[in-house]
Amino acid sequence: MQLSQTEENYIKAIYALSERSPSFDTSTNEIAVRINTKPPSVSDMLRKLTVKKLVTYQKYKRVTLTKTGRQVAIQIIRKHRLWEVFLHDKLQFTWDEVHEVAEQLEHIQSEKLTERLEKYLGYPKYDPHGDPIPSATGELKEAKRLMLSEMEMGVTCQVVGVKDSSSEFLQYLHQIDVGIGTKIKVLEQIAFDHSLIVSFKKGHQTTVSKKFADNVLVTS
Amino acid sequence: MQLSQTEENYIKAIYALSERSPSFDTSTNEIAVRINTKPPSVSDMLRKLTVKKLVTYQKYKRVTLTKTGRQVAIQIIRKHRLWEVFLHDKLQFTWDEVHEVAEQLEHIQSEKLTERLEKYLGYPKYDPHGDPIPSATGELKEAKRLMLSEMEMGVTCQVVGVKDSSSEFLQYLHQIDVGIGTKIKVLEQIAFDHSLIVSFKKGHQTTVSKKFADNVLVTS
DNA sequence: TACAAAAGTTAGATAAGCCTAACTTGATTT
DNA sequence: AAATCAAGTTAGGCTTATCTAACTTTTGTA
Repeated sequence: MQLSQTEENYIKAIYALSERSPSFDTSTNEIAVRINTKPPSVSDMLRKLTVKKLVTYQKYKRVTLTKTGRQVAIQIIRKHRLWEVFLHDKLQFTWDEVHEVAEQLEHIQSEKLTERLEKYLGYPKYDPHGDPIPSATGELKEAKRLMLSEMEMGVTCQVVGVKDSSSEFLQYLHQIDVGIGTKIKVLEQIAFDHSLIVSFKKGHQTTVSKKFADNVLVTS
Repeated sequence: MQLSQTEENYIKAIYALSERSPSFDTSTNEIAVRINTKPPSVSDMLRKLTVKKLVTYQKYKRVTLTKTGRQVAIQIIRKHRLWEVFLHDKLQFTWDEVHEVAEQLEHIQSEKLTERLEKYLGYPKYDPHGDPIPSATGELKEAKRLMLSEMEMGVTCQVVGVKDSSSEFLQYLHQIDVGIGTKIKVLEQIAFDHSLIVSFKKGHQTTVSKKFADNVLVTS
């Protein structure tokens, strides 16, 4: 099915919003806010996507993606994340620069391109933000990502992403040399303010605030 | 100036057509044929591009690109050709596959991406078809490309492209191991049928037909 | 439970690109 | 130089995607 960029963007938004809802659905207004349009535009598009069997939707009710819709979304995310890896690994774009350009690249239509790119990048499993890259067949292994603040004491974990992606935070991370793949062990939690004493695999240790630890995502 | 993909495609078409006209201009109908639209659509767009100062145009007359228009065109061509190199060199796309995907990639908007890509590719001078890649500042060194059949005897030259890009021809080239960069010396011309005896830098020599030699482009 | 506020939809406009049909201009040919 | 034909333009319509303003449904709470 040949979709316009606009349609793809709606699908992507619906996917993102419904994935983080316990009932796997979302609403007109949420979509409008996310893609910066007004609710009537969303209403129109939902009718269109319903006809195309990409969403399940009845007016005044909430929306869900159909199986097809979900597949479409995952393919777009796959392309997005592969391009992010390319930009980061090969062209030395920083964490916070990759997203914007990948937003454009994700709409390029060529299966061959996607597959060749994936191969060229060495079949990466995660993008530069630590989000998992779906396979060509749409399998998406959901990494059980925790906040650093949720880690058990004494267990070594690995940074796979951030929650806050403001440039202040990213810059701070860069400054203290924490990036994707950095190995961290939580040594102690200070009861007073919940800050953590952590050690990096390189040997040295630091104290980080609760706020910091809440915004660093890790897998054990 | 932020242009739509459609506008960019018109500019590119006008550039290509006017470059191959002795008076550096082109016509409504020529444009319509090239980009597969009808003349009225072209008329509309020409009015629009005139307002944006990208073309010089009076109705019922022929069109020329302004200086700005030409710069825009060259930047698109630059991106197109860099992506072609990427697809060919890094992702192993064949000569004839690169164009279609590059048509999409050329519209990605990010100066940084273009510059980084160029660097990553090692500042290539030619695309996989042997066409020269404009510099970031828009300089386009027009390679003086000749047909192999026009080469002087005894001079070694380098394959930079083909005129005929049919898959039969490309396949034949592949078969006899001739590609971009292959070094060739013309040893002798047979008066009877104008076929050429040539030697490849690897040592071995062959006879190629006039038709073959007319379709291989070289620079000395 | 009723009713106001929030959420969502319809109606009617606008802009970009495209089209066909009808008209105008300019070039060619006698 | 006039007539004809090709080239080009205008008029009016269609589609996609957007908007504002006005209306309807749902919800949440007094």
